[in-house]
Amino acid sequence: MRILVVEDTVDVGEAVAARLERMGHAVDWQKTGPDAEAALEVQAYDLVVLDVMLPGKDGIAVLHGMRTAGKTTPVLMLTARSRIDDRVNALDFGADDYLTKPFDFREFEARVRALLRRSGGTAVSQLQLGDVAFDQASRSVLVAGRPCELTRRETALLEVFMLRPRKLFTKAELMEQLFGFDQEAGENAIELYVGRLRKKLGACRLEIRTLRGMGYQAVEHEG
Amino acid sequence: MRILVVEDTVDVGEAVAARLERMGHAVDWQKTGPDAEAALEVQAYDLVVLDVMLPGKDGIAVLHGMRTAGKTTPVLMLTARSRIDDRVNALDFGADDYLTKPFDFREFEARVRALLRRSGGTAVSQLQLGDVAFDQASRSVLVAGRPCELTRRETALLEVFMLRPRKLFTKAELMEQLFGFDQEAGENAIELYVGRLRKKLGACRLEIRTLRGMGYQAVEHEG
DNA sequence: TGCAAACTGTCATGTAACTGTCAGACTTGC
DNA sequence: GCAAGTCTGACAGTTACATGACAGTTTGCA
Repeated sequence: MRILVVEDTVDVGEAVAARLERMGHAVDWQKTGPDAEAALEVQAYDLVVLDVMLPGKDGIAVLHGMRTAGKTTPVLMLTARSRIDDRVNALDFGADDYLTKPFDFREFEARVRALLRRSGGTAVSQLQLGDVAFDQASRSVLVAGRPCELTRRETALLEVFMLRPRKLFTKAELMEQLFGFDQEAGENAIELYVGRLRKKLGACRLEIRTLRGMGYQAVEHEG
Repeated sequence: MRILVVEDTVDVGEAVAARLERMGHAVDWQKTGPDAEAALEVQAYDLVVLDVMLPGKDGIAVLHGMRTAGKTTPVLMLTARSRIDDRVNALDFGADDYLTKPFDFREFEARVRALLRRSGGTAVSQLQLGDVAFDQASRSVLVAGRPCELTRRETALLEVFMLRPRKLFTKAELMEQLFGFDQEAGENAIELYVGRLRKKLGACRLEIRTLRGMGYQAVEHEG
């Protein structure tokens, strides 16, 4: 899942981002209202964690803008104090949940999970392409019925391919899925992981094809 | 197992929570109807122990809200007197069991066990994976037929793994199962308990596997 | 009530696995 | 045959995990 964190306090932002990344999500962190809006323009998110107090444009305004623009992305608001005004405004303008700082991170995680679950619904957790089966719940992979051990990044990459068979992914797109904006990585990293994934999958009916100059796609390979 | 206790009387709430914790469960304790509903929004529970008399919103209303929201979590109601009204309402609104205060704690424990067993889908309270047998009622463990002494936390951890063989649990998920909101613990605690559990189980056909960067899973180990 | 034993969770350390960069080999299209 | 793009082996930095020791707490027992 891809999550936007909008928080100007470095300590809090860092902690929140780290938490979310540990939960396995790709996180982008913006520090001002305008920056957040810019990010929302160019990138679709599964969840926005939004502080109320922000330089430039406050969280309520950002939220209001999102909703009037028709975005339904779930929003978790963070408020410094439990001011009734803030709470009422947040909920009126379409926040899905809110937390008062300081908050317990376990509670934070639980709320994030709840929001993601509610929005994503119950997705089918078993993906199949060719003779490769991917179980999203256990994050395990079977190739022709035999288990295949993958690392975290390799698993994430395979998941991206299997969620959209035959779709052509540019390297930039793949990087976006695997890393956040801030986590820098050369495009070579993608080539490397595609290579490693191919090697681990071995000879099977799922082929990751290179389209020179354009990107990669996963196709079911006959025979 | 994660249990929500909703009880405004401090004495009773404390005693109930302590009992459940001793049974090896993660317990969250809320004192009002609205607080309980907030907790239920945010966190999935295996059981709710619900007092009828509550400030803010009474137990019947909370239960009714849960059921109309489609939650099937088992609910054990606590009533101050054996008022027929309460009893009828409780069961009509979908309580799975009820107890009249004051009650005997051994009976309380037995009912809790029964409810948890029923919800887990297992008619019997005996779990089996590889050559490890886990008896949920007595919370005792047999490895290859020989008794294995585990502490409370170790037992709870093993139970989580055995209820969902092969499922991958992140450390965050395991912490959620083992600790309540208020009990803070580093992720290292999980690593520690996995280590201790492995050592105590010794060489057996139940292996707790580490999937680096992702979490742990229990698998039946061949030969 | 007080003591001893056991349990709990943090810290620190060591180690193994993973990650991503680099450089050079290779491939493909022109 | 050249250039751009891709593949891949090696490597160093990092991260994640395992584990021993320890202090605070709880539990059990006398």
